[in-house]
Amino acid sequence: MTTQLPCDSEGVCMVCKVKPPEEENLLCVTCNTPWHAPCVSDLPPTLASTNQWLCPDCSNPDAHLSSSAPPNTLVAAMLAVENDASLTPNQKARKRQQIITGKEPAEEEEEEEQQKRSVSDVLTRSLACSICIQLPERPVTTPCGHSFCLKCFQKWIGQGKRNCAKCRQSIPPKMASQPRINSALVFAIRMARMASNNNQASAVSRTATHFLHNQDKPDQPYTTERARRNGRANAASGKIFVTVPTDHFGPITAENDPLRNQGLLVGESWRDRQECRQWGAHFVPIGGIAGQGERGAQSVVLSGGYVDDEDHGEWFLYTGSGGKDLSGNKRTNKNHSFDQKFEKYNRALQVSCLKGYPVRVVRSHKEKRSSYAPETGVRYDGIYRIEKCWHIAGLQGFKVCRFLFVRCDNEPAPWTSDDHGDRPRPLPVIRELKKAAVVYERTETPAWEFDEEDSRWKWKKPPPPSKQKAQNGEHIEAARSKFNTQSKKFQINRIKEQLRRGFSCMICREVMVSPVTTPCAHNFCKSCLEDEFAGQTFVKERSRGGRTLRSQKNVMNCPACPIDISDYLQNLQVDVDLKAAIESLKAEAEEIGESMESSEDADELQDDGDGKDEDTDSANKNSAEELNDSPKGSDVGELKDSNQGKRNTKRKKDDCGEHLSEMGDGKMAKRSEEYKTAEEAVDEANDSPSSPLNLP
DNA sequence: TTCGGCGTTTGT
DNA sequence: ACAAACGCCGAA
Repeated sequence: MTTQLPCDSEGVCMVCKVKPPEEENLLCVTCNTPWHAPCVSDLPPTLASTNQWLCPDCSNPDAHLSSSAPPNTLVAAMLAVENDASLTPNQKARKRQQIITGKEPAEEEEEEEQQKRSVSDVLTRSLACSICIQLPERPVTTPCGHSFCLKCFQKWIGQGKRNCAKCRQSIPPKMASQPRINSALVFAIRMARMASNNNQASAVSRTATHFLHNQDKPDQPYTTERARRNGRANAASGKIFVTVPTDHFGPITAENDPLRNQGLLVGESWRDRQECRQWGAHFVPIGGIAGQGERGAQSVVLSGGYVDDEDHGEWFLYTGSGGKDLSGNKRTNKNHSFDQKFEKYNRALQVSCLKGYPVRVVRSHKEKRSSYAPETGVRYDGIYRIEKCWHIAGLQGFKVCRFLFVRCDNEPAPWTSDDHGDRPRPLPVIRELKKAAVVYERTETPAWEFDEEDSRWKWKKPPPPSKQKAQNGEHIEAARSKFNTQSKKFQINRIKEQLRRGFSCMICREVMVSPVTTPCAHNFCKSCLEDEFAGQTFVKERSRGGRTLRSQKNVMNCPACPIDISDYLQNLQVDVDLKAAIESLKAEAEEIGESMESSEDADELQDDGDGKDEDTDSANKNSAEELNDSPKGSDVGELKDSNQGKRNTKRKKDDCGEHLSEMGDGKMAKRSEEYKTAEEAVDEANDSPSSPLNLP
């Protein structure tokens, strides 16, 4: 079958690349998209039937079937693979990869292949962008639960369409103007990658130089009374978990991650800047640039603080720091009031540009204008290089330092479903460069560069040595051995834990016991959903002047989106597949919990017997609980649920015991109230500190 | 939504 | 020692 594509927004046929005359265009009766007739294989049989013609996209029965399939199919399929005891780890890895890419590996037995194809078909069918019929590239998801490629979506909007290309429901203006990539869909990709990393992560380098930071600090970043009272505002930062110096350039690799032996992975996200700092992505607590004047800059954060920033994902324009009045005790300010100069942090970025150093990039949810920013928290997006920098008048009239960042990481970005990282790419054309007074470009060969032979980005020149000095060996060994005992449990539970995060009720935020899936593809506990509409009747009796009129249907909107689900509510069915998946996951977690208790007690006792790190141990326990708490709004999306708010506030005010009040966190407190059942097994087995696992 | 106010780290 | 830093919270 030949490729079937419509005309693009300029009216150019995407198959033959010419702009056909009006009379050669066929208009789809459903989506009104023009198609070039000579390039369409299913032409209408008669001239008269052309005005009822359905384009290949709209007539594709699969595409229609899929509109009711829940997006969690992907996660469920991954889970099925994980739990299939008949598969070897290798087979599992291949299946996972296949689920994600939708591709067939070449050498496979026929039977197996068929099985796989069906899995991939289901996925493609349920998740395909209905504009291009591919698994969505940089997926954005409408409130009606349908996903499209960012580009396809923007094109659609550009054509003036304001309804969903799949189900025709209207698209809210906010979504139309500022679509944001749905990283939940990319979640499974990261998961699979981490799973395969996990298998290989057994070898730990013992020779790398280690830096330990703040080992006396708690895992949770609270110290003062005020910090506790006010949540995490003004909190001291917690312990640093990676063993790189704070002036470390480039990626953070497995040997500097003794807790997990995996290094800092693209796509990891954290609730805030403090946690992000603990895992080494960006060491400064407030500032957007981490760097030292003449030495260079190691990392930056895009968090929307500078209006001139412009994000295109693989490349972006970054504005230097300064130029704003921070007098008084302000930390930030929206308005520029003087010119920026290439000094301090801006100079550091300039040095990184000229030397071609790798710069770690973190995106924050606070960047509202970018489609590439995460919905919540902050996320590590990988290595970029600064290709050019210049001085130019900014939007607010004052001169700003501008930096062109281009991605050059060996891992794909969190918004793509590519299975490879970046290749060297041509520089984007920047119009404002013409107006720039001075442009700085690298003249020497870059320190971080693509190696053609190896097909990888590498250090071509040695990275600048750290100015900090490493700690003495004894300390390191002690800390490392403790890390390693934790790391086993941590690693075994990691994947299960991530999977678990995909199965939380959007109302109570706990793992669902009797899950139901609405037609709009949102998941809830059966009881939560029932409670939500308790006391409401499906029909309204209307009466006027004592006469009973025809009854009217009551609209009942899904708690997660503005879709009327009243019909669905009348016959609420537990999603048995989902329930089975959750139960098998819980059973597995329990199993691991038991095996941990019997086999690794020795390590545990030794640590506890130490006495002096009692503090850290209790902190560990707390954070392990947090790890198993409901997802931090990351994968199920925030729900404007008043119950949630009430519950938190209420608990905060309560006397919730010394252990919990120490946490000073409503979410934590809530947990004590109603968190029970099989997840306990995970809790007990997993005593690693607050982890960065809340992947999108 | 905006705004005041602060405990901390880091570079200089 | 000092000042700046793309934070964070809760009150208005």
